[in-house]
Amino acid sequence: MGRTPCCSKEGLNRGAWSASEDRILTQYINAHGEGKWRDLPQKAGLNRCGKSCRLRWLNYLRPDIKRGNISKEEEELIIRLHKLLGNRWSLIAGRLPGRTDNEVKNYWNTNLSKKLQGKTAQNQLNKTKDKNPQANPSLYQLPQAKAPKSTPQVIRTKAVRCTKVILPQQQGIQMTNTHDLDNLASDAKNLQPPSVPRLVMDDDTSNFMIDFAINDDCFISDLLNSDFLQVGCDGIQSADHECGYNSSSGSDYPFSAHEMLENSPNGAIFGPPEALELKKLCSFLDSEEEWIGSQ
DNA sequence: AATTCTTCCAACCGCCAAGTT
DNA sequence: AAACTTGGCGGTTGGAAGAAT
Repeated sequence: MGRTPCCSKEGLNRGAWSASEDRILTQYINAHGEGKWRDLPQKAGLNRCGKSCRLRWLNYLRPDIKRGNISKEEEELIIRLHKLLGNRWSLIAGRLPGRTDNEVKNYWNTNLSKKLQGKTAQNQLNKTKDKNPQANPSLYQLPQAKAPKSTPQVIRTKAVRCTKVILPQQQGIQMTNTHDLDNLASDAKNLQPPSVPRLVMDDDTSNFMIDFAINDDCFISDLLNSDFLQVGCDGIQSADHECGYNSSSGSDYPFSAHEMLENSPNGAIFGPPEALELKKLCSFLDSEEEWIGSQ
């Protein structure tokens, strides 16, 4: 089953937006609000794809957007968050008020990646790449292939939901209330990371992948690495949305899949009521990132 | 001044997950 | 449960603008 295009592309305007198109889109959204992108072009009288309208609004026309002049502080934050999150541009941008994922991504690709990889290598790369990419493949691939001095610590998540917190029984811990969770978080910070990361995946490990590599300023992974905590997930949206950057909910935490991990041989399994405490844990994680960002 | 090269970034594309029918 | 729609994300591209030759 292929995805159907969001709209017929024949006869639609493409490329740069004109001032009048911007005005029409802005007026329409101011009057009717965001959303319903598919129908928007027709209703607004724009000869554009809905997707294009959405992108134009989100990346350029929204009133709260800051453009250009990324400050030193913002730059440092981007670097730190990228170290932590990898190319999760929307998450990184969520930490930078007024900045869009596209801008952060562009800024990274045009400024920071070069800066961090070393200007000499990049210049050499560019010269070689443009003149004859095949002439020296190893040089051409230098930025990607070369191992960094300290492997970046990347937490990769998918936008899906946490459902369970599991504590291995051999640890003799039952996490039943908020206090226990606080202790867990506190204890985890003091632990030496295990040599082999212990993270229980549920039936689909692809939903939650962590690239473990330890350095000293990533508390989230320290916590997740700890022997104390195993997280059973159908993902970890908690870190992305529910408890973190884009948090808009303050009430209901949409846990699901009660039946998950019921056959787990070594875990005390917590259903949705207890798992609500995960929200608090995520808040803790979030505050650690705030701390990192402020350093 | 003309041409070529390089950089930057807005916009596009394909894919994915969640929601809806 | 399957088919389909929608919104969102990250990678990539194309062209404008500036720099270099």
